[in-house]
Amino acid sequence: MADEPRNAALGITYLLGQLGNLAVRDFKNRMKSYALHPRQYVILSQLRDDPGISQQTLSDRLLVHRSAMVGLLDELESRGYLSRERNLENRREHSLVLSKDGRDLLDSLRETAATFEKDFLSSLTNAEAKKLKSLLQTVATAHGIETTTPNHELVVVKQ
Amino acid sequence: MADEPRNAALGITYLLGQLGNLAVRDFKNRMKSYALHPRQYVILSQLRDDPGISQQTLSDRLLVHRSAMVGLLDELESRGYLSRERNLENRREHSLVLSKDGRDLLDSLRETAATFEKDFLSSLTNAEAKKLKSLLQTVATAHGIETTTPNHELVVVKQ
DNA sequence: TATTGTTATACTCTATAACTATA
DNA sequence: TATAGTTATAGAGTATAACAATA
Repeated sequence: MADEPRNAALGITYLLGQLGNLAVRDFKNRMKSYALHPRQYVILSQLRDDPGISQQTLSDRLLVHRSAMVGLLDELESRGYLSRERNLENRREHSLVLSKDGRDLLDSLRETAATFEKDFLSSLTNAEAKKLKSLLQTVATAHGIETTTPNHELVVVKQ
Repeated sequence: MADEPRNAALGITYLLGQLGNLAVRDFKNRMKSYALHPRQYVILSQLRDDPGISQQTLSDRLLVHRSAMVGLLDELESRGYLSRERNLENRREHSLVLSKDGRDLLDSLRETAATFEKDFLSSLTNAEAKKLKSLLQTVATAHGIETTTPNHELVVVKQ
């Protein structure tokens, strides 16, 4: 056979690295009409699930340094998708909340993301895609990467 | 339940992106006694399987731009792990070949990589890890990422 | 003293353009 | 005219340090 592989193993590290880069780059491209970074989509998702969250907590959860978070939030705020409000219980913190426009944007982005994921994994059956996602989540959780938004202990948003 | 997830889906893109970054960063750290970049390990692997390969072909295969490849190879060459020889059949090309030291280094790195992968996936059973790798390879292949070294059509190395 | 948000800075990675030598 | 290797440069992305406000 002319194309029988000699080396079957460049390793999981290589696979994850290349696929991770590719997925993020392609998704960014798919989002280009929104002029947003994939990370900003993830930020909007977290704010929907955790209204009132602080920048530091958001940074910890998404593994983005708080200094890098500032610019990402600046842009989302200037475009009216979220607002920063002083947390009156701890005036060092900003409470981040989605605006109506932000929620609408997120709804639209979710469709884009769902379509992208379907396309990106089109070489797998639905069952395989589900299995892959489940395995990745197990590994991610073991490494402290949060893939779900936990119910947390009391964030008084407005009242 | 206090920590029941509200949002089960940050998406495959997020998972792959975060895990890819983490895996490469951690592996780089594991390799720190070698003072090499993970990409240089992959380069050595490719050269073992494809002696005489050109820089351009290597760049295409590993998705590293040829201008970025130069520095990676410079370092490996200056440390005696490989040599660049003019390809006499096409004098624009360099034929890359591992030295004895390079092969020894690669053997050692492969052990490091195997141990790292085992640790990185320690939250999975052996069967699950195998399944994960297989699924990732399917997706990678569908996206044109080469994870195996094909037998190719005639590279006369020396004769 | 320690923490949050911010700015400035540096360091790494990646992408582009231009040059040379070869074809 | 096009390609392989090289250099230089610019652009992201990430990490670190320092500062003001607050705890």
